[in-house]
Amino acid sequence: MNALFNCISQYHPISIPAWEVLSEALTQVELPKNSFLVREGMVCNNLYFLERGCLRGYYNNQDGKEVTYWFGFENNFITSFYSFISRKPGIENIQVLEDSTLWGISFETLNQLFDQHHDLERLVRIINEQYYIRLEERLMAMQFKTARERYEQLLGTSPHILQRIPLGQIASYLGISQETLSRIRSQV
Amino acid sequence: MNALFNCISQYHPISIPAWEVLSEALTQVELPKNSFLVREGMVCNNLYFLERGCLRGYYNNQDGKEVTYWFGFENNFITSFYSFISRKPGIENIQVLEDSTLWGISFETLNQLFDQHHDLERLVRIINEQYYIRLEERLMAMQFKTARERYEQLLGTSPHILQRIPLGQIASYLGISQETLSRIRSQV
DNA sequence: ACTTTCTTTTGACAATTGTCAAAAAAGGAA
DNA sequence: TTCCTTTTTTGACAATTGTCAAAAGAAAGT
Repeated sequence: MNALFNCISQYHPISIPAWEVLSEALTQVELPKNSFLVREGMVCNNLYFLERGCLRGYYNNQDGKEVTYWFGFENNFITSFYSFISRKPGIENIQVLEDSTLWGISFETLNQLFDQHHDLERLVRIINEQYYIRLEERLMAMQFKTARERYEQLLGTSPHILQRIPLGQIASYLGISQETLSRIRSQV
Repeated sequence: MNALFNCISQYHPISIPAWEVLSEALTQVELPKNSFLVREGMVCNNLYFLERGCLRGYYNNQDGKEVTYWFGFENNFITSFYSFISRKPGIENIQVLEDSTLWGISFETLNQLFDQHHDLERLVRIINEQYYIRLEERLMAMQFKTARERYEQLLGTSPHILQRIPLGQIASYLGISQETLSRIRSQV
C-alpha cells in the first residue's frame, strides 16, 4: 500500500484521516497471468491501483479482431473507464498479462468517501486531469504521426513496454498491423 | 448565462449558493471571427464556456502545417487543457471561427471556489470525466477505423460540423488530407 | 531433447491514403 | 456585376500500410 500512498502524494497530498479511510476501503486483489479483471458486457464497479504486474485493455471489433487500446503497469490506475463512470456495460476486456497485485475500491464506496473527504475528490479530479492530458497526447500522435514516428515515440517514452508486451499487442496499440511494426523495427 | 446553468445541471446540479458565487466569478468575453482566444507559447489562465459561436484548437506541426484537433460549439467547455492544468505554456492556438460569446473564469478563481464549494469541484470532476470518455471514443476511432469510417461517424454524431467548418479543417481533425476527404465525400 | 504452441519475420501483392499541381467552384469586397 | 481571394475538386503518381500465406524463431510442456 506504500506504493499507492507515494503515487497519490505525487498528484495531491491528502490528509491523514482521508488516507486512513481510503486505505481501509481498499481491497487487495491478486490475479494470475491470463485471467481477466473485467469482461465485456459487464458493468465495471471498481477502480484499481496496480501495485505489481501488468494488464491490457482491449475489445473485439466487428471483424472479430482484438484491439488493444491501453496497457497498465506498476503505479497506474486501472478501470474500464467508460463503464465505471457511466454505470453501464462496456465493450472492454481487461486481461492480466503478468501475475498482478491490485488494490480496488468500488464506485459506491469511492463516492461515499468523496462526500466525507473533499480532499479525496480533489485527488481524483487531479488524477483524472493528468490522465486526460496523456490521452490527448496519444490522440495527437495517432492523428498526425506516421506508424514509424509513433513507434519511435513509444520507444522514447515507454521502452519497458517493448520488453514486456508481445509485438502483436503493441502493434494494435499503435494502430498498425503486426507485420508493419515488425518491418519498422527491422529498419531502425 | 442561462445556457451555462442548463448545461451544468445536466452534468451535476449544484446548490444555489454555489451557482451564485460561480456566476459572480464569470466574465463575459465577446470575440469576433478570426480572432484568437489562446496563442501558442502562452499559459492559458482561463476556462471558458462557449455560449454562442464556434472555435477550433490547432497547433503548427514540424512541417509548418496547421493541425486541428478539436472544434468547440455552443455549450462546450473550452480551454487549452494541457496549459490550463499544468500552468505551462502550450503549443495550442484557439481561433474563433464565428463571432462568439464566452464566459470565462481564471484558474486561481476556480480553485478558490473549489475550496469554498465542494459542490463545484464535484461538478468539474464529473465534467472532466465526461470529456475524458469523449476523447477515448475519438482515440478509438482514430486507432482502428478507416478514413471513410471516421468521416461517416462524424456525419452521424456531429453533422453540424460539416455545415460550419471548412473542409480542410475537418480533414485535419479526422487525421486525413483534404484531398482524401473530398474524394470520400464525393463517393457517398 | 522433442513436440507443441505461440510469436515474429518475410515475401508478394493490393488497398488506402498522401502529395503536388492545376482546374473549378464558391464566397466577399468594391 | 466584376475582380479577387479562398475553398473544394480532380488527375496523376508515389508512399505508406494492410492482407494473406508461409517460414523462421522462441517459449513452454513432457
